[in-house]
Amino acid sequence: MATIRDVAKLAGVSTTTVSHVLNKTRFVSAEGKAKVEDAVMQLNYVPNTVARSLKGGSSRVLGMLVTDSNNPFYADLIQWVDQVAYRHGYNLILCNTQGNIERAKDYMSMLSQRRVDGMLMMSSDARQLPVSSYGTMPMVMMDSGPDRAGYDRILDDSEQGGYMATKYLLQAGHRCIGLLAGPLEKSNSQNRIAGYRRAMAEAYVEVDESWIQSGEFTYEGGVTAMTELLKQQKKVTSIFASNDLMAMGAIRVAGEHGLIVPKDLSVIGYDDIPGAKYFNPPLTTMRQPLELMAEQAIAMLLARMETPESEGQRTLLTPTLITRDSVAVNLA
Amino acid sequence: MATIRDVAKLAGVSTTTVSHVLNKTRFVSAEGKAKVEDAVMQLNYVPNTVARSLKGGSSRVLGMLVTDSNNPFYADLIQWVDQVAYRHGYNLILCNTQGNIERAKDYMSMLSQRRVDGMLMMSSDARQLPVSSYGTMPMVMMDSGPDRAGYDRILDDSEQGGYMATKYLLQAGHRCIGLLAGPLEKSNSQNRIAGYRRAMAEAYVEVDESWIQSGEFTYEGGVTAMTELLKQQKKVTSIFASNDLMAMGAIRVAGEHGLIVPKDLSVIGYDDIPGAKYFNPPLTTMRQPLELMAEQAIAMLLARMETPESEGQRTLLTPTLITRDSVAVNLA
DNA sequence: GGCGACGTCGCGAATGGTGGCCATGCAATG
DNA sequence: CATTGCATGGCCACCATTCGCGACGTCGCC
Repeated sequence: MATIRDVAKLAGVSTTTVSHVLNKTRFVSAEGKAKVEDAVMQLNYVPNTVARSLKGGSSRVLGMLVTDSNNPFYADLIQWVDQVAYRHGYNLILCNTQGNIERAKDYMSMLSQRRVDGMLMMSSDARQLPVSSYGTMPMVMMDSGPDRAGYDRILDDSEQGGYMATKYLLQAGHRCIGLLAGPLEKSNSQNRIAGYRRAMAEAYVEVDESWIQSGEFTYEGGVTAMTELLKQQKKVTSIFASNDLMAMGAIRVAGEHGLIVPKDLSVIGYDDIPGAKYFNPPLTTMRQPLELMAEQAIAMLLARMETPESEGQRTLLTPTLITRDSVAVNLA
Repeated sequence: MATIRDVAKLAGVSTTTVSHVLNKTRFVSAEGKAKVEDAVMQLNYVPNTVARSLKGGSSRVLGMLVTDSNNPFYADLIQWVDQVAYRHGYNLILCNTQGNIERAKDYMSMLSQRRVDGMLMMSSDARQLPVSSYGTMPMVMMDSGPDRAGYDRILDDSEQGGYMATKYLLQAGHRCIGLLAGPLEKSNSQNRIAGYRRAMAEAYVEVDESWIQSGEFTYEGGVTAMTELLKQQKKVTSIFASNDLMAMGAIRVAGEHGLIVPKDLSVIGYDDIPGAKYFNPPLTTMRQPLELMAEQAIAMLLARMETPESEGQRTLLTPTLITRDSVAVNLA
């Protein structure tokens, strides 16, 4: 592959001049510029970013740690992050931890060896990482764990989301509302439960504890939690599922029990994954503002790269209600 | 950040020795090794891959061009590719073209400037790229276009898949089988149609041309094609949709016309995207062997990196039938 | 005619590592 | 004791680029 030296030789100038015309970083006579440009064309010269990074200290690459890029929620988020990063001239290295801590550590180490300019952590595994040992690497956490000093965080206002979802069900006339919660140790699960309780309390509806069942944030988790819920004596006319995948699992189980959604059972999900509107029935859900999230995450990261010592920021994003066909409205 | 020189100084050896103990690339006395390792710990030294790449000429990064990483089929594939690349010690740079040629070009140029070791093209936009102008960059195409000299390709045997799907419907007792085809200019659409025709011919069933409707490979495409199909006089008892998203769109439209799947209408999809088994009803579909695809794609790429001048390979992968609940079997 | 200003551009060091080649010192062997 | 061999490890050039410093030539002005 041609180097800047080859170009310089062919153009009859110094590498300095070539560098300057390529980067428009100081004045070069029209004649000199033309010679350089000709040589670049002839040799099919492509500047070498790795040399540039070595010299300049910045790679213009961001690392992205995610538990599973195949999860539709993350897939959607990733795509937005890529989009925003591209606008800022950054490339993204994708790292799927698959929930495996060793793998997460491995990736972290690869990324710091590559001298990525910053990292986006969209993985709850990130919690268990000795993050501090990666020095001052700029990071923003997009997960659900507790705050941690020195890093920026961006997350969904789950308490508010849980409140809004539950309130919508209440307004639709429901009183017996089941909650399919995520794993209880995750703080977004906890927050969604808290929001649910706040809405119920506000409407003076007493919560039967058997209405709250938890499961993984997956389709299968929805199946288990829903199966458990259906075993309880106190029946329920509607369900708030802590994410769309769980909602889908729950609807499946309901169907197997002869319950038609929304006729016999109303269901509201959370996230608004792309499949939600294609589902049968199209899912009413709380949409997380992914584009905004991506935007803010990158903005925070870039800001931190500028001033690494600044204090950890924390941004909360409010979800919005998307009404489709999985909730029956009985205004009576 | 500490450099190899800092480590050498602290350990009281030369940078050469440090390099060799880190890379285990020549014998170093136990004592020397210990001193180096101590120094590495103390300084929290992390080797700089960019310097290494510059010297060594290989970055151990692969570029991945994809139309939309958010498409569940691609999302799944990407996750496998990442997995396999990781096993081989490579990182992946994700590039979403969003169907925009300018963007694709931009990404290609960024990737070649970064001196990635190879590229995976999972995007039909790649077709329109002046691929030859990127010199001898090792690439493998995972798309649906026609063959092109000098590059390896890996793809699904769509003709066979179309044949198998149609044959399954025929065996289930259906005779009037609609085909929701993808965009007609794409060769995998063409091949799936060809497979459909072959199966129909083999069963001596005459194909009514109005049964074949095409649309984009998306949910919306399924909606349009299905809407068109339902307008035809010659009715259909089952449908082969050229991908799962289209199948979902079709099922939605059918539902709006009061048709219950699979009671009134049987539907078979293609791809087996992760959402297919969660769908309502769970989708019978042709599964593409994504893990194998990822495996082979990386293998081909690595092989081509070894011997860039070798002839373009072409690998065809056969899908398998996954039976779930969207096809009614009336063996009569 | 001398001097400063200005326009243009080259030299060489530096970025962090790797690897070929060679140096040093000690033990064994004749 | 001289020579050889082996174990260990240092020197320095090189990878592709950027950038501070300074050089060179021309022009104008006093």
